[in-house]
This record gives sequence, structure tokens and C-alpha cells, in this order.
Amino acid sequence: MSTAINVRDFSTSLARGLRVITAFDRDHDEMTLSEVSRRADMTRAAARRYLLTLCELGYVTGDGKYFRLTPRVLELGFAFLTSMHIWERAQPFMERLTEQVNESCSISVLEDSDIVYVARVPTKRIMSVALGIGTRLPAFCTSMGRVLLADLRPAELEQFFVQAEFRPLTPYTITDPALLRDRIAAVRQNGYAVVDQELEVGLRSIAVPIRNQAGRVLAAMNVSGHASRISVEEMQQRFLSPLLYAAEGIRMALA
Amino acid sequence: MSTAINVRDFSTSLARGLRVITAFDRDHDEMTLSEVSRRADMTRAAARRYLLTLCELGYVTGDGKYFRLTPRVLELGFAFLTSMHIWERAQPFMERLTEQVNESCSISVLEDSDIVYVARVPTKRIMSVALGIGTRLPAFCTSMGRVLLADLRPAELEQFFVQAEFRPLTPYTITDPALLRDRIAAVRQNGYAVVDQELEVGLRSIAVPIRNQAGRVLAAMNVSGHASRISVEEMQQRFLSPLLYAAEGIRMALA
DNA sequence: ACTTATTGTGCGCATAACGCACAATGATTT
DNA sequence: AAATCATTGTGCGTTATGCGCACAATAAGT
Repeated sequence: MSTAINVRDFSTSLARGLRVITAFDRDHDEMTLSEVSRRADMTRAAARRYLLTLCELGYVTGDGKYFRLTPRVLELGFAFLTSMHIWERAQPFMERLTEQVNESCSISVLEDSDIVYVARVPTKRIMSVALGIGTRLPAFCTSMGRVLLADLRPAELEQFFVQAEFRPLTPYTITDPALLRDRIAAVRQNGYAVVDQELEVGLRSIAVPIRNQAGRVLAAMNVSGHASRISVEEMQQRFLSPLLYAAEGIRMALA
Repeated sequence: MSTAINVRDFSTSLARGLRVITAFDRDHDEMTLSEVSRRADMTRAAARRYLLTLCELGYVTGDGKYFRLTPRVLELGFAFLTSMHIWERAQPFMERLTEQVNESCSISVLEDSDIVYVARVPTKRIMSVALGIGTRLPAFCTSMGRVLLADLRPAELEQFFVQAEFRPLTPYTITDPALLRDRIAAVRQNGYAVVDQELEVGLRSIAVPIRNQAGRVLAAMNVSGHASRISVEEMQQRFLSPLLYAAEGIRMALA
């Protein structure tokens, strides 16, 4: 996030209104006025005005007691997704790769200390969309995350180590900062990353960078599979070349 | 949209701030301050304050000249998507149906005069997510739309005919209101809808309702295919039973 | 170097949005 | 049925938020 802006340039009403939208989630898909005011941390009267405003604009609907979001809020996020149309060009390369290796394939970008999925081609097993585009995962223990971290400038990488939390997600998760730095340095050296069951037991993945013409890393692309089906060695031997080949194709397609 | 609210309950700052977000789209994924102020229809100073506020909150980023949305705006839309988790339970039925009929399958709800996709299982040909959840299509010329319209109460249906525009999308699109009413009545009678190339030349689809325990229609589910591969008669003979069967399974799963 | 376009920003001003408090309504308990 | 409790609706006085202007600074184009 940028350095704090001049307080007179900050719109508290917009910020509070957005807090009302984000007060809704999976476990609070419908809420009363009082619930919204508690979760959004504002008075009932303020919450009421924002809810009525969002109703008027079509983003929220109410039945006299409960409020809920409408599909129209997707437009707010879609404004971002449609701006990500660049990755549509990656689609054919990812589909071909998925057919070749018979595993899922994803592309993500780095945001704060997370990766965010911007494209995905699953294997035949179909996933719901909520697990696709927009998904955030911690960068430190994902193969795509390590690829993206490896391309950060030294000051950026320092900032990452200052703000990220390295909570173990499995018994295999590397959380020691010194060891993480070593892994990231190795990725910088090797040009790819393999992560073995650090995010989720049973999940292995290998990732490579997608670069622009100037050589700077735009995104990372991975292929992932189940530990029961593929070893780390097999993953490197079978997947690295097709991944690099697909990344090169994408690089040229984006030019 | 609800009747207009008391002007003192309406937050113009929130409304304007949201206009800034929706000023971004596929063709305007990055914009200067002046472009944003033109597209959001506000002064440069106002646009600037909202952009700085959105930067501070992490929804927008800027490089000193161009502003662009960040993946964080997906959270605004995801607040809705995660509230749609109910349809995750439909997923297994849809997957089975897709395997059975070898065509794409979707579920949608009605909003204003459009349908909005809330679940989708494509065939082996993978689609990018932007064409999935959240997609809006006109209700009047889609099979799912006609199913949903058929369940509207008379006053609601009248409201629909008042506000919707029936623009022809193909030479086959039915736009005559009287004929549309007949089709909707037939759907009410038959319990399903077939639409043949009215939305898109070459596209045929058949849809059935998904009802709750009280019998009210919650959503519609369809299977669609290409006119070159399947006739209308075949669609009815081969797809109607599996569709009804899957809808019944979903109804019981949602109970 | 000059011109044009765009951006940054301080500031006076008007009103948008604030929270309070009380009435109304609905749900729960006795 | 009555009492109690919780929640919601809303008018209103107050003030701080957000407004647009205008001018300086910067960038781009000729």
C-alpha cells in the first residue's frame, strides 16, 4: 500500500461504504441492519444509510429484515477481471500444457504477500469458480509465489520479509526466514521452483516465470499434481520442459 | 430497483466512488486521472480524491501517470460469490449431467431483465472464467431466462415486459411481446424451455427449473449444445430426463 | 523555446453525512 | 394477554467532509 495520503484527499464515506460490502461473506450472506453495523464497525444509522444507498444502486437487496448482496457487485470485481484480458492469450498454451501433462495449470501475480490467480485450466476434474480466478494463497509456500519472490528487487524482498507471516500450513512448510531466502535464491539460480506439500499435504507443484520482452517477470505459471501420482523428480523431468515451452509461447503471444 | 429513497439517506460519495471503480473496463484497464474523471462524469479533483482513497485501501494502484485496478476489487464481488455457496452442492449433479450428455451445463438466477450465471460446468473445452459465473444474458431469449420468467407472478411478469428491451440478436430471435408471452405460457405448461439459436446462431439449449421445497423456482439449469451436433428433437428426447433428474437431485440436496 | 495539455493541491464554502434520541415495531418471555 | 427486550425507522441539529475553483508545476508536443 502507498504511503499515507493527505487526510483531506481521503474519502471516509467511500471507505466506510466499501466496508459495508465486505462485511458480507460466506458465513454472513444475509444480515440484519444491526449485524451489518457491528461487522462494519459503524453506527446503525450510518450502516443504514450505506445499505439504502447500495440498494438504490442495485448492489444490495433487502426483504424488510435481511440484507444481501446482489450479482451486480460482481461488476465491481469484473472491472478488474476484464482488465486482465491479457491472460486470455495464455489460454491456448495452458490448455495444451494441461492436455500434455494431465495436471492442472495456473497463472498468478504477486500482491502484497500473496499470489492471486489470474488464469487457470484445471484437469478434467472441474472446480467451482470460487476456487479459481481471484484466489489468494500465501506466496512464501507456493511454487508460483517463490518464482515471483525471486524476481523482486532486494528492497522489495526485504519489505516482503518484514510484512509476511510464515505460518506453517503442513508439517512440511518451511517457515525459517533464512531457509526461505536460500530457497528463493535457488529459484533465482535455477529458473524454476518446486514446492512439495508445504501448502497442502499431498500437493506438489512446479512453477516457472512468465517474462515480458524486457525480461521482467509478469507472472508465474505452474502445474500441480498429487504426491501419490507423481514424485518431485518426475515432476522436474516431465513437467519443466513443457512449462518453459508454454511460458515462452505466452511471452511471444503477449508481445 | 427499489422506490427512490429519502435523499438524506443516500450517500453521494459512496455512489460516486463506485462510479470510479466501474469506469475501468476491458478497453480501459489503465487510465490517467483526466480519463477517469471523464468516464466517471466528475471533476478531476473529485476523481483524484476517490482514486487516492482507493489506492490507500488497496483497490487501485498507480504508477504516477496511469491508474489501474488491483485484484483486491475481486473481494467486493467475491462477497457475493461466497454468498452463493449454496450452488456448490449442485456441482456433483451438474458434473454427472455433463458427463452423461457431453454438453455444457449452467445454473442461473434472474436479475432485472437478465439471467446471471451462478454455476457452470463446461464440457471438455475449457472456457475462461470471465465467461462463467456472473455472466449476464438477456432473459427473454435464453432457455433459462424463459424458465425463470415462467415462474414470475403476473405483476412481476408485467413489470418485466415494461422494462425489458427485446432486441433481436439473431434472425431467429423472437421479439414480438405477444409471441413471447405465448412461449412463456408454454414453458409454464410443459415445465421446460427450449431455445433454438435466438441468443446466438448455432446455439441450442434446453432448461428446467430448480425448485425449493415450497415449489418456488430458485434458479434454472440448462444444457446447451451446437446446432450442428444436435437437433431440437434430440435435445428434448436425450436431455430432458437427465436434466429433470439432476434438478430433482439438486432440490433434495438443497433441502 | 514556446505552446498546449495534464496534474497537484490549497482553500473557502456549502452541504452531506454524522450520531443521538425517541417512537414504532417485532420477538420473546412471563 | 401483558410485559419486556431487541431491533428498526427516522427527524434533526451539528460539524466535518467533500466540493470545485484557480493557480502553480510538470510533461508532452511542435
